[in-house]
Amino acid sequence: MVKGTLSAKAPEERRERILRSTVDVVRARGFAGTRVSDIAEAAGTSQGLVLYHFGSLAGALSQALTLLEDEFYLDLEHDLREQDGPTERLRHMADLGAGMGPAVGDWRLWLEIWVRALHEDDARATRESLDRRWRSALREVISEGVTTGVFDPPDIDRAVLRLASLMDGLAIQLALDDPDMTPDRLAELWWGAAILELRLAG
Amino acid sequence: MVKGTLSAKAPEERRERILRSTVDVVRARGFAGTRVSDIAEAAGTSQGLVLYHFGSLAGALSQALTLLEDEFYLDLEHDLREQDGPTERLRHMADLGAGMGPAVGDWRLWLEIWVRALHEDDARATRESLDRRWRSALREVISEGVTTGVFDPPDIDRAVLRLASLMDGLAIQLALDDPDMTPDRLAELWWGAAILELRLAG
DNA sequence: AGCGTACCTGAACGGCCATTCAATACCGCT
DNA sequence: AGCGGTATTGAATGGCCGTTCAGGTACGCT
Repeated sequence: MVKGTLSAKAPEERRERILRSTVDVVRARGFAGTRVSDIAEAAGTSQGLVLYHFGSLAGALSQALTLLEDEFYLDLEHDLREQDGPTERLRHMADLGAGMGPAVGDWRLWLEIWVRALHEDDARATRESLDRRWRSALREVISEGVTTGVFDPPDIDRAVLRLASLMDGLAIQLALDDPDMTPDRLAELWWGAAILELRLAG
Repeated sequence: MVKGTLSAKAPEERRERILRSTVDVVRARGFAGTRVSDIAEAAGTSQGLVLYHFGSLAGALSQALTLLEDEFYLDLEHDLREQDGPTERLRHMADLGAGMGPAVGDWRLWLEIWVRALHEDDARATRESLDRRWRSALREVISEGVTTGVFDPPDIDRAVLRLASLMDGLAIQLALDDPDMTPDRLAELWWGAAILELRLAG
């Protein structure tokens, strides 16, 4: 019985391990450079099993993205809930972008997803959904601050879109190891922009 | 003689046509999806010739990037010189980002280059050089405005880095056909941020 | 005109890699 | 213990695609 329940889970755990390994490989080699054999090796199994579970390489990549999306969402919600007021939450979002957080700071992976979204529909859906969640989290925090009176943006929608986009843009430099960008600098620059956009007392 | 000079140029024109076609194919299919046969077909020649001129697929891609870089630079310089004062130049840069310009607005291609820069050294060099040029153009315009007194940014370096990054971030949404982003909206949002950053009279 | 060189082509080669498949192990159930 | 189905493997298959190559063609030069 004990053995039974354990072993019943084993295949599922294996499956999940493959998905995680897939994400790891994509991180390292990019979508274009990811081979079934890489995934199998990283997960410590055979190529056959990868295909058995996910049908094709594309299937594995796609499901790995889905897993990533779910975890990203949970992590973000959880992380933000831990912060006290809107100012602290916003400040924390700057740090998340700088890579202090869990899945969020994985900007190289983001770049890969963006490019994949240019050509593959499932990646497009994933990135849209992720972006929407991130933006709506940002919007919530800002709205909260407006209600409590600490933020005073002339236009909330514009502020959200600009701050979200700025984060992406700064993150690109970080992902590409631009000499002018470091995690600290990213957080500081973004925070500075937030102060401007939201007419926050410095 | 006449025939001589003409035909002497022919191979060179052919070569250039191949490079331009390469860029076209990358635009359409992405780096990962670009095949020698695609390039040959787009250029109206044989696969053999592509390899004859550039040695390998990687060589063709790399040289296509170089061509792109050169033209980008020339176009940008030329475009900005046509504008009158710093305010007009800055305004024009917003429009360039929105895709009104020549090579500049080609954001899908940018995304591809970014991802390629994650893995290939020549792409990394190209993108760094391009970005540097774009940023220094921006810095020049801003400095000019500071001298003439129309701009009053608290910190020029920060303003440059943030405005350049914001452009990238906004452009991503545009490239990915995000429903919340259009060329006009991009230009307007960026311009709005410039007003904030440079303390410009609205 | 004739020669040499650069240019150009299409077909053939060979490697890589996703996918298939036949065979085996494992596990829950009776 | 034996059965049935799920899980897992490693080897075989087959296609795609970059690269090579043997053979043209065109053109400048003498």
